[in-house]
Amino acid sequence: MSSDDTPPGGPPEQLALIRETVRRAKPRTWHGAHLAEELPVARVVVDKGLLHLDQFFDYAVPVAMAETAQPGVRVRVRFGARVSAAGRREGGELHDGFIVARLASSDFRGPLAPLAQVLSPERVLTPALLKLSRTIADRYAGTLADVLQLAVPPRHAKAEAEPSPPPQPPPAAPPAGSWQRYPQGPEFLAALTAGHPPRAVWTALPGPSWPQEIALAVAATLAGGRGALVVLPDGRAVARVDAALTELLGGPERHAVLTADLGPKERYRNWLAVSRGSVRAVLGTRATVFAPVHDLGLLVVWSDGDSSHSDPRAPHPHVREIALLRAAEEGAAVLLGGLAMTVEGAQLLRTGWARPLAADRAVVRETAPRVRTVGEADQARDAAAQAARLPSVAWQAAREALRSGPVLVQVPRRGYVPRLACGRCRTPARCAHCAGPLEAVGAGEALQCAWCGIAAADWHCVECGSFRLRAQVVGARRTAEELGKAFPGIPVRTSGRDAVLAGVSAEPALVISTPGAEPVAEGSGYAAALLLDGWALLSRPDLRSGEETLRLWLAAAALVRPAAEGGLVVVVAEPTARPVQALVRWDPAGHADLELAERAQLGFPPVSRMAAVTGSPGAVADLLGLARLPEGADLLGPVPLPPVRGQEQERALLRVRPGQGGALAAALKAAQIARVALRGAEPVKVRIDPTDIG
DNA sequence: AGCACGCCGACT
DNA sequence: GTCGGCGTGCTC
Repeated sequence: MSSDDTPPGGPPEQLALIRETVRRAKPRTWHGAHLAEELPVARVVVDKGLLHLDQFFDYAVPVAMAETAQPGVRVRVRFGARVSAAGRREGGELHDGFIVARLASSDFRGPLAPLAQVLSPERVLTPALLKLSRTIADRYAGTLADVLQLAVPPRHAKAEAEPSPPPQPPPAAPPAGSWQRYPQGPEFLAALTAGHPPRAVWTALPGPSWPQEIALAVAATLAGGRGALVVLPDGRAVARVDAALTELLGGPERHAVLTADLGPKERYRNWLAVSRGSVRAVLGTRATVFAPVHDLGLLVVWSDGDSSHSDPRAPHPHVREIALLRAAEEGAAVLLGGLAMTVEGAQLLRTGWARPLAADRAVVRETAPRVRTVGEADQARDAAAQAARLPSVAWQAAREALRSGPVLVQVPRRGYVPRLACGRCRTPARCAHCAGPLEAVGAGEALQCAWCGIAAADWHCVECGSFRLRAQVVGARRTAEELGKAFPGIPVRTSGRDAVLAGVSAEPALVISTPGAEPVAEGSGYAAALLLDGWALLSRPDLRSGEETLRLWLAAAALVRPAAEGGLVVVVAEPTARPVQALVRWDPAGHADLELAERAQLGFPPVSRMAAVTGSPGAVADLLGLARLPEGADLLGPVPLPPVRGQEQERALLRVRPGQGGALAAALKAAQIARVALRGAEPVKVRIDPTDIG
C-alpha cells in the first residue's frame, strides 16, 4: 500500500505533483484497511490540550464507519504513534476527539491512521459551536481542545439512548408586563418577537421581578420563532428564572435547565434536548453560554459582574465576552442585565454597541429603599450593640424595622484581606507611576508597588493628603453574631458560604448573611438591611473593588421593601466614597460610567487589554524575551508573588491598546509554543484579562 | 508533553 | 564494538 511512497527520479516539483495525485486518488493507511468509498478522510480535533498541537489532524475513515463518522461526532483515534524499523505503526495512545469535516483527500504528506472508533453517531459539535470555540480559544490564548471541554458536556450513553421530547410550537407573544416600567422595555420585547437582534445593557429595578422580566424576554424570542439562552451566576438564580419561565410558558416543556447539581445524566439529557432542537430555550450557569440552541435569537447574561461568570478552567473565558462574540457570530440579540452595571457594560453603551434599558429616575426612586450612610465613628450606646460594633443609627434602624418584618445584615466574609489604604479617609494607596496597589515589604514598612515594584518612599493620600497608612484587617463575622445578643427574643438566621438559605419568611428575624448569599424575604421583602464594615469591601486589593462593592450592596438592598413601604438600608462606610454615593442615589449606571472614565485615564481594562504572565522569574523573563509583542505594548513589572511550593514566583502584566488584544494573545501563545520546543522549559501561566490585578 | 532517532565519549 | 548522553523533531 505504501510502495508508491518513493517514486524514482524527476524534478522535485513533479515529484510533489505525483505524490499529490497518488494520495488524492486514495488515502493510504498503515494497515491497508478498507476505506469509505465517499469522502474517505475525516478531519479531527484531538482532545489534547497541548498548545503546539492546537490543529486538526486527518484520519482515514474505515468503510465500517463510513455512515456514522459524520462531522460533529465524537471519535477515538490513535495519536502520537511511532513507525518501527519494520514499517509498522506502533504505540500511540487512544484519544477522544471530534470530527470537524469529511474530505475527499488530505493535504497531509504521509499515510493516514484510521479512526479507531466512532463513539456515538450523535453530532454534538455543530459548525457554529466549533467556530465559536475557535474564536474563544484565540481570544484567550488557549487551545480549541480546552475550550471544547468547557463547551461540550461529557457523554452519557444512557441519556443519549433516550429519545428527546417532540418540539413544542412557539408560544404566543407575551404581554410586556413589568417591562412597561422601562420606557424602552415593550419596544425591546417587540424587536425580539420580530426576530431582530437588539442589544441592551439593562439596569434592573430593585425588587423581585427581574426573573419574570428575563422570562418575558425569552418568551418574546420564542414567540418570534427563534431560540434563547440565559446565563445566571448560580443555581439559586437559575431556580428563580426557571420558576418564572415555567409559569409564563404554562409548563416546563419549552425550556431546559443546565446546572452542575443536576448530575451528569440529567445535564446531558437536557443538553441533548437543546442540541437536537427539541427545546429552544435554555437557562443555566456559565457553560450554558455554549449551549447549541437552534437559530439563537437572544443571549441573556444576568449580573455579569459576578465572578462565577469567569471560568476557573483554562483558558478562563468570561461568559460576557463569549456571549458578545457569539451574538455577533450568530446574529442574536443581547440582554446584559443586573441590578448593578459593570464597566464593560458601560463601555458597550459608550461605544454605542448596545443601548441602555433603564427605568426613569422617578420609577427608580419609587422602587428602591431609602439609603442612609453612617461613618464608623457613630457608636451605639447600647452595650450589646457596642459589642457588635454596631453604629447607633444602624442599631435604631434595626430595632424599628424588626417590628414590621425581617432585617438583613450583610457582613463581609473573613478572608477579605485588603491592602494598604489611607489611615484617615481609607482611599486605597496607589503607585504614582502605574497606579498599582501599594504594599508593605517586610517589617521595615518600606512601601512598593505590587505591580511595577517601584518603591513609594514619600507616599501621601491623593484624596486627603494624609501621610498615615492603615493596614486593613477584617474580623467581622463574630461581630455580626453578637447581634443576636443585642436583640434578645428575635430569631437569628445565618446564610453563608457553606449553608446558603434560599428564602426566609416575612416574620421579624435577623438574617445575617455574607455578600452574595442573601436569602429572599417572602412577602414585600426585608423591612431593612444593614450593610456593615463597608470599608473591608471597598479597600480590597482589586481593580474592581468599587464596582464589586456596589454590586454586593445593591444585591442586598434590592431585597428590601421600597422606601414608600418603609424600606430602609443603612450602609456603614465612608459617606463620600463613590460606591456609597451611587448606592444612596441608586445609580449603578452613573457609577459604572465614572469608573469607565477613570479606567480610561489610567489605561486600565477594559479600556486597555491586559494579560498576566506568571511563573518562576527565569521562565517569565524567558517568555517575555521570546514574545513578539504588538507595537506599543506596555510591560508592568515583573513583581514577586508569594512562593508556590517553595518556588519563587513572579508576575508580569502586559498592556495593549484596545483592538490589539488578539495580537497580544497570539504573541503570547506563539511564545509559549516556542518555549515548549526548547527542552525542559519551566511552565509559565498566561492569562488574558486577569481578574485579580489590584 | 512524551517519545524515538541521531551522532559523539567510556566501558565490556 | 556497544551502551548511553540528551539535542532535535514529530505527532494525522
